[in-house]
Amino acid sequence: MSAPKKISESVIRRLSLYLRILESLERAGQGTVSSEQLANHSETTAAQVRKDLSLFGSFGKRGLGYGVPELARRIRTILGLDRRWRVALVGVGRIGSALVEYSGFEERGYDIVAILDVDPSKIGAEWGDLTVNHITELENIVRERSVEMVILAVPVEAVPAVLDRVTCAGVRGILNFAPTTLRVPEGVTVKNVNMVMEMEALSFALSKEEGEE
Amino acid sequence: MSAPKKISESVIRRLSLYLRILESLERAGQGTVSSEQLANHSETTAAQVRKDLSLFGSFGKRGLGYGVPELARRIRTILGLDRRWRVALVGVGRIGSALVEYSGFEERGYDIVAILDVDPSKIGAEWGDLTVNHITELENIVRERSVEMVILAVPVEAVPAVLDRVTCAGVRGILNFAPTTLRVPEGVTVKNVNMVMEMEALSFALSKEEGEE
DNA sequence: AGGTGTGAACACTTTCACAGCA
DNA sequence: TGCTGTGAAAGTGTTCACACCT
Repeated sequence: MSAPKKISESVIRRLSLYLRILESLERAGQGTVSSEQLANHSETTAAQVRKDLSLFGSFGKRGLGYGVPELARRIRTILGLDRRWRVALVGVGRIGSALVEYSGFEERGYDIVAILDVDPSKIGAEWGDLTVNHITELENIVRERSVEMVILAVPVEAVPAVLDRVTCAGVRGILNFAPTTLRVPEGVTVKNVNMVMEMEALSFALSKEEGEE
Repeated sequence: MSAPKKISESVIRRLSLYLRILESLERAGQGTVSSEQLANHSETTAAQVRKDLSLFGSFGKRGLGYGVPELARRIRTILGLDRRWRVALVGVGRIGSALVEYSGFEERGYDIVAILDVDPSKIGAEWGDLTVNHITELENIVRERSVEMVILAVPVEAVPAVLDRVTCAGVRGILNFAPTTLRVPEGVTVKNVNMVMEMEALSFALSKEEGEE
């Protein structure tokens, strides 16, 4: 019933955005919202908003707009946020350790249920109520704690070995912070977070402007 | 001579990627590379690689491929990496403090030359050889230290006020970690890093698969 | 009137296929 | 022969415009 066609990357990104806007409208007590308003808050066009939503059904009332709580609920279901997810963090270096303490994931339904690392000196450390385990434990832990996704925050050199263990353990979603392209088997989804790449896009934009004026 | 047309987002992302691959080939001592090889390492097609590069000139030798060091140098110039950039970090919460210690930015030519925060309790703290200043100092600091970009790592509530100061101070590039759409004046470029959004894309992909099988 | 849902037009990106150079 | 550079074709994503519902 829900997703008949192939849904593109950008649609999903925009849905995430709409959801955040809806939640803030919900807090503000607004009951209904138009595609126009959603577009204003998300740097898109009203038509785009309607197209995006119509890919998953027709949730709006003509002449009225969309019901804020209802639309929020619908989008949550679409994005798989109507349940909680069990996540393992692999790598507690600079980035990894910041992520353990970061509350954003938990708020959105992603529970970190295990922490692993390759570095022996880090094993056994306590982070909140979790203890750092060695990466060799991954397969057991994934099974025992029903881990569905992994946040990969290890240095580039460590990626191949770790990635192999992760995929073998049956994990089907990876959020990758290492600045490399992960080669994964069919059926495993990878999303990359690459801060330096975004910085490069910035410096590209700024250098270009200078050249133009 | 260099960028006649409008260059799209995705081209820039791929250039960053190619550059990383080239650097690793450079370390491995490989002198020349074909579009085919670059494509293999970056999950694209050879034609795409050639199109991307041809937007900026023709750096290749027919029948031979591209000279690794030369192409790397060219891409660095395109991305504005042939110089160093002066960056201020605004917000030393969870994410901000991880970023101060993160070496990835410096390696690529982004020097953090100032750290600011709104929270009075954080002012005066030492991070390496930098002292945390209050956000009200931003305008002075930007002028004195020639800050060109800002990494924005403050909580969503603090964004509007901080953003206002940042743009008034004349900063023209912002790397935003807050999960909001920044509304900035003409001439200011924003790039977003949104980890939770990527997680949502993951859970969307995983939920969808489950529904299908 | 006001605002959705959507086919059709348009714009942009990617892929194909091949001419042309080393 | 081998691989680049690039027009033309195919494919995607976005915008327009309007029928239709409340």
